[in-house]
Amino acid sequence: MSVSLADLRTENPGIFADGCPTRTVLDHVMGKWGVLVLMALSDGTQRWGVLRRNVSGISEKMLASTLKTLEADGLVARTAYPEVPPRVEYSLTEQGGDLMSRVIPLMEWVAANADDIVSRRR
Amino acid sequence: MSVSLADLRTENPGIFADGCPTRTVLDHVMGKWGVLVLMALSDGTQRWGVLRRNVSGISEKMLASTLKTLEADGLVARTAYPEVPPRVEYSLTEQGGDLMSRVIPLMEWVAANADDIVSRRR
DNA sequence: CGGTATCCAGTAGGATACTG
DNA sequence: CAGTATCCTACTGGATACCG
Repeated sequence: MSVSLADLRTENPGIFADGCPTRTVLDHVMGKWGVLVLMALSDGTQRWGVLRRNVSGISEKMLASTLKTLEADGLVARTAYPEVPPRVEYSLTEQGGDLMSRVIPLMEWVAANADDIVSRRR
Repeated sequence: MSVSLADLRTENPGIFADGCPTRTVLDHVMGKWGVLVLMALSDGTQRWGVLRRNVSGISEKMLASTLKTLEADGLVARTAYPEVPPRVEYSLTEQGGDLMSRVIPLMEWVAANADDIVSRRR
């Protein structure tokens, strides 16, 4: 059986509190670029250059730092092949994939409702 | 049957592209404070002061601007009672609740995995 | 109580150039 | 190709004070 969020918070008031680990993870995953990079990778393993094109609008700097953060979090795996020219591939780890299985329904909702929401704003 | 994200993106390549409505909504909802305010409200209708305490760490300025954004998005409803002293209550709209039904499973995952992720980082 | 207004600091993040 | 390095700006967001 699944535990509701209200239950979670009641049982553990420290959760989502200022400075707690959940905030850190939230900042990484929900930041401007985190989700977008993870989403791109949920389409499958990709090389740096492809990833950069798929996450439209991201700068090299932000792609690099986002990937480093997500890799340190254990959500993304980096594989470098000792070739010339260099080839580096990024993919979701098992944990990253697990996370994305929760993120994707949310993204589908956003995709379905975004036009409505944005057009209502004035 | 539900449509996969990959299908969504294949059928509509403009989705999640730079500057498109999905990005706007994502920025509002996934921003540093957006989710946290929505989460607090998913515990039920709350007055400004209570909300401020529940979203620990938020400043008055950010609470005000976050609530305005979410209200303009139609995700949060504001009700002011003509009393002295003033009383204002915030709650999720139907659409906001719908959104949160997708966000909550994600938050449960984050709550369950945050310690693991953060402790692995070094 | 429920906000605004103002000021200010830190940093997220963009542009460009360069390298192994 | 896959990044670093450097510089610089803009906005996020905090602190404080004040108002209806």
